[in-house]
Amino acid sequence: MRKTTRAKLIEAALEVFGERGYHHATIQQIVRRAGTNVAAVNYHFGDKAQFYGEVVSHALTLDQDAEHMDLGDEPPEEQLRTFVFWFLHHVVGIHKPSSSLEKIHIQEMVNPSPILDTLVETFIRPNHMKLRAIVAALLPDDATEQDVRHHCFSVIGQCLHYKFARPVMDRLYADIEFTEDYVNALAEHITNVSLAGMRAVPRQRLMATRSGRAHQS
Amino acid sequence: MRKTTRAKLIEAALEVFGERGYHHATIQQIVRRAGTNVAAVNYHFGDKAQFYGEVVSHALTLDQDAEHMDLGDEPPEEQLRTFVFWFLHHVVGIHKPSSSLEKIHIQEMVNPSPILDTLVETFIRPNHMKLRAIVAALLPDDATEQDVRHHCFSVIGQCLHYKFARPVMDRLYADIEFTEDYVNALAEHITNVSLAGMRAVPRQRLMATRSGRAHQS
Amino acid sequence: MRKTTRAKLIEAALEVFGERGYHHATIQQIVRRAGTNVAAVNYHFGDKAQFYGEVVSHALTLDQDAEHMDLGDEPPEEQLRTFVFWFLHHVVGIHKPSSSLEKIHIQEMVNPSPILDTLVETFIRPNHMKLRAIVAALLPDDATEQDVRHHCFSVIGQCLHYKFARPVMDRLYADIEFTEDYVNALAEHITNVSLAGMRAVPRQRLMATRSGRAHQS
Amino acid sequence: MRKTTRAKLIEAALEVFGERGYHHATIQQIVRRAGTNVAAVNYHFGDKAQFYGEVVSHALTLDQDAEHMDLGDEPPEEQLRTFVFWFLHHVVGIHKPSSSLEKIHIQEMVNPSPILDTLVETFIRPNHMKLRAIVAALLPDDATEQDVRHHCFSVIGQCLHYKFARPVMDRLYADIEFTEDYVNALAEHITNVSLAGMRAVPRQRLMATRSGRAHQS
DNA sequence: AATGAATGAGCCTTCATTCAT
DNA sequence: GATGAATGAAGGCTCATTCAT
Repeated sequence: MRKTTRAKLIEAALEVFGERGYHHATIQQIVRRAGTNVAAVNYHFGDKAQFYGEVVSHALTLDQDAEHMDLGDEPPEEQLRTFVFWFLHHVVGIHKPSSSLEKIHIQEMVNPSPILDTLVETFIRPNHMKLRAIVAALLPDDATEQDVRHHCFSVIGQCLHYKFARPVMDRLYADIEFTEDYVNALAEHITNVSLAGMRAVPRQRLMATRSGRAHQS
Repeated sequence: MRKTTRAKLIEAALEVFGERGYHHATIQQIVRRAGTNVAAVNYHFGDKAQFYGEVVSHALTLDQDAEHMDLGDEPPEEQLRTFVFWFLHHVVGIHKPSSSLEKIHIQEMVNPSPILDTLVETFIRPNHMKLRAIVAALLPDDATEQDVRHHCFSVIGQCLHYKFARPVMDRLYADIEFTEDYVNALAEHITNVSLAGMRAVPRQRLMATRSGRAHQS
Repeated sequence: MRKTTRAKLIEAALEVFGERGYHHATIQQIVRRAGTNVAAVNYHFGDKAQFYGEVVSHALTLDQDAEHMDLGDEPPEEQLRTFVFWFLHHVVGIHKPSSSLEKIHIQEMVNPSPILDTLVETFIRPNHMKLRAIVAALLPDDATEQDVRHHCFSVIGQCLHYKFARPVMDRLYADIEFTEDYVNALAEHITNVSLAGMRAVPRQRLMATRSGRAHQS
Repeated sequence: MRKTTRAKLIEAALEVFGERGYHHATIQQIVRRAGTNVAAVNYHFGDKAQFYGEVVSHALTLDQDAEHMDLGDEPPEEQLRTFVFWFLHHVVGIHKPSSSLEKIHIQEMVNPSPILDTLVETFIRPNHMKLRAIVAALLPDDATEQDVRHHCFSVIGQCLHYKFARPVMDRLYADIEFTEDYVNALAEHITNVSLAGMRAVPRQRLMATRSGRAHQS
């Protein structure tokens, strides 16, 4: 079965946009990889921006078809562990080749384009809400909205760091190798730090209140 | 005293490279801000890459002259708090205008260029070692090299997230405002989570050993 | 009864070529209006030039079927008035929507294409000959060929000016509005000037001869 | 003395824009004629639109330096004759090579671009006002604003026709040759028709009033 | 008879670099 | 030491045309 030019274009674009980001990727690079010419992009998608939009849409549907993290009925501690393992592997991309959507997600965080809105609503927010539910279950009942957000961001921030800071890490420590075992250990570490942080919240609340530093919405 | 063309160029380049990153910044933008012409860059610095190198070198010497975070003789908990406040404010850039070097640091993490090596050795590693010292003091004596690294990365990762994920955060939560008070609260939160995480290490070690998930170097 | 693709193409092309002229009109615009695709044009007509030729031919046959100006048995003065009213309204396009052929005629005057030859012989010359007959009847018997031509051109030139110079007129005088009444007044004016000009010919001839400026063929 | 690239570009652009109009002219054509490359246009003028603006400005200053029509103290009839001779020669371009400004003027009438506003105010309106003064002196004192405008437009329309309709004229009458003598004869003809038309105004006013056709502002 | 798909050529623009003074 | 001028390469886009079904 022959792949249509359109399909080849989207496939190549997923890679190139994922590697270089919207602004740095050139149509030339994409069509070269797809084995066609620049006019094909205009024919099938109009212009670069619409092309990118279609590519992201395609990635989103691809993602919906893919297996998703199943949190089951486990206690929230285990759900958090599962989430961190899943997210870190997606981000670092060892377990399975980092999905194109994930790459584009990262690229958009760094150099946002107009489609970031769509991406946030369709892809990022749903995942974020899953994490929020877990975090909320782990925090005391009287935890503030700010607490929930900040602990979510702490979890996500620790994970994403192993994506964003890779070039720096490799230079700081020459012996790092992101084998599957190592990523698992990282996930374990992040889970533990996060759990410990959340368990410490009540004390933090009292301290914060006394010192007047708390920020309540 | 008149600034030399060379000095004006470096000054302007610090800003532009910091704002746009090496690849997105154009020589035109820099020379326009410096009030000279494109040929001046090639005359003084050869080409864009060498120019960038000189600019980063200059930023590094600037940074060495500047006041540095003073950790004093406080207990390590307070040193960590001080470090996080300092780093987060530099990263988010509210308290004091983020230094050009800091901006370039961020840009390089996102889109590394050949100068990243220099940047890591001259600027990033020294700061990283300060954090390591604090973290090592907070962890049990038998903490592994991995433990130290990972807790360092957890601290840094939580901070940097408020830089990298800003576009996404603004879309997830429309009401976020990075006032000075808010950044202080964030720093407090990150400090608390990190401290709790480090205090939980011994227990984590035992658990990890039992479950066979720990990764020992 | 379903219109054939070919018919739909010609219909759409009449409009687009009339509005934009041969060079500015794009095949895309035409096929979009016709509801087909670009390949249909090349299938049915070969290329853009031949397509345009067929479109003009079609417009010419359309025009032959349409009602024509009826000059009747009126005295030549009235025939001229009728002609000017008819021509000016076609050109300015208020009284009745300017025919596509008329629009193409104007476009060809401005940016001639190879089909202008056909257009002149099939459409323009016949109308021109009608005007010639009127002018010849109004001029003295001994009027020269040049006289006839020039008075014809004076009539036509005055009319067409309200087509060609519209963008300039609108800027020179912001209050011009081409209502039907106004176009009627213009036609009246042009008729009167032209009649006065023709009545003055004998005197002009003598004067010209005396001053040696006349140009006799 | 060597011509600067900038000067060569403007010179070449005057020709090409004059021949093809703003939209049809390509930068390639201009730089080829100027012996440079496309980037030179961007360097000296920014983009095509600004380039065109500069070219028109240059043409306008060229025109101001050139000798101008001198109407002197002659009676208005002779002034009109002088004006028509001058305008027709500029338009038809025999007497002296049609000025580039004149060509651009014509092109702008046909395909207006944003600079038409400037062109009207700087070049066209001043000339138009000269004609208006002559026409006003020739018409009765009680002539309406409309009368003045329309007789001006009749004069201009007759002249411009020999520019716009040239392709058609050449096909209608193969023997036309625009020698200097012939253009002189044309100017004489247009002058006579226009004068006759203006002298006929009072009668026209009465007729129009009676028939209710007059259009008063 | 008709059309979705593909493509080469050309256009305008941007940019880093080089040249000549 | 400094700069106005020039340029080749590349990017995104449009368009008429051609191919394959």
